[in-house]
Amino acid sequence: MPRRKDGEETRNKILKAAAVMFARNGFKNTTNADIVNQCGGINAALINYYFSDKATLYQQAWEYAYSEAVREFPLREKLQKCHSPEEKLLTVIETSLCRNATSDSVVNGMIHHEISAMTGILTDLYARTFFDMQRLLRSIVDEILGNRVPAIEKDLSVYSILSMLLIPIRKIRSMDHRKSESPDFDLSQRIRHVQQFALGGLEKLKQQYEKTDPCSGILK
Amino acid sequence: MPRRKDGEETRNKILKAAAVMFARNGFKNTTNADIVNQCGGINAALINYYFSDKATLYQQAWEYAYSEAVREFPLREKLQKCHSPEEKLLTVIETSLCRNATSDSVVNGMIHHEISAMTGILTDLYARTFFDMQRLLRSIVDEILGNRVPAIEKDLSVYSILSMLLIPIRKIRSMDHRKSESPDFDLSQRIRHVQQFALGGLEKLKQQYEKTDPCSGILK
DNA sequence: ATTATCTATAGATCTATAGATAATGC
DNA sequence: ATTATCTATAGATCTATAGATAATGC
Repeated sequence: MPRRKDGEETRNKILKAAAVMFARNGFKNTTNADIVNQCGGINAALINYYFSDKATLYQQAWEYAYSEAVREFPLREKLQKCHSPEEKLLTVIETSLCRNATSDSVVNGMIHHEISAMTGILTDLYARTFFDMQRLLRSIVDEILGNRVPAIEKDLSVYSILSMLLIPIRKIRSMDHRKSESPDFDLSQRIRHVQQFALGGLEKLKQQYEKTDPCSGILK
Repeated sequence: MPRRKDGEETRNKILKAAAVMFARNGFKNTTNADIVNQCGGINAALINYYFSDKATLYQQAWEYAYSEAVREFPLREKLQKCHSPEEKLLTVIETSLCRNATSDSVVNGMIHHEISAMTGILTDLYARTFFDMQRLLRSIVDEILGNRVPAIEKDLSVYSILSMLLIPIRKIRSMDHRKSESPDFDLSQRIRHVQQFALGGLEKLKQQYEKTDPCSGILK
């Protein structure tokens, strides 16, 4: 129990700055110096004072960013109010995009880096969150498509939907020199778009398998 | 003009191995030692002998991987044979996925890393290829959706389609401990899936705007 | 004689720590 | 007296290079 309280403030500053920088540049591309600069002139040794090492800071920055996103945009309660699987899908898409787009896309940024180059640091925590979302989507897609559509098609649908939730549009746009031409997207606009696009895709798939002989259960 | 020819072979080995490693771990996370190990025991000093520095190797590895992919799966000729914008979309999706999935996903791996953390090394080359593809998709989507759908909806559609082309499914699956349960996707199966999913999404969007008053041109 | 490969190492960069100093709250 | 911050630096890691040695083809 520390008797001084100003340490806690510094610790949180570091945590927030670390999340931003790790999301932007990944684990190895972010130096301790980058993080303290992002804080605005904090001594670099304080990182190891508060977090003992960089890997621990990475882990805690992830936990912090993710729990903030979940707290701000809870999913469970919303899902329980849904009556149809389609409604559930819309809810998952909305919540995911909200979590990813706010808090400076920290959550999404870190996920994206983990996908391109796993650090090995997050594995447990990360699997619990990312693959839970994947499994949830899988069960919703299963309900929507029914049992006439083969499992592989459902798996592929999950990846298609996931990809739309994961793509870091801001980063891509910032790479384009002509970015300023078109204005930034409104989040609610994008949410509605992805919802409709996903529903449309699933409907199309379902139609394909409904057209075929209704008696032949296995198509594979 | 070198009088010995065995150097060329070593140079190519390095280029291929570098592309694989850069695609797997990104620019900064890949060490020269990683690359020569991937070659199978080549002296690390040879990287600088043939490529002068790591950034040059990165650039040339990208050019090599990308040009191989384009050579194997040309797009231009195929597009000219298409009669409808829908056909064009199917062709772009097929070609993109073929390019990304073969040659060990090297092209896609490098793109994915560049998106999460731009190196600044590829900018020119990269912009020429990536944003060309984006603009091509934009023009096709424009044709498919017609002029009743607002531009922003079209931009969003391009990102949705792009995201499905970019998502590195193999990497994601390799992170999941339970991956072995379901078999790996057949590429042609995935191509057909993404094609239908994209078409379905676009159709749904188009329907939405056709339902509205046909006289009110501007919906925004 | 020319090109390719290897050895050894300088120099840059970064993390983590030891030890000193400053600030806080009893 | 305890906690927070700063200084200085050891040690690890990595890129790039100088210079030596080996292999090739005239």
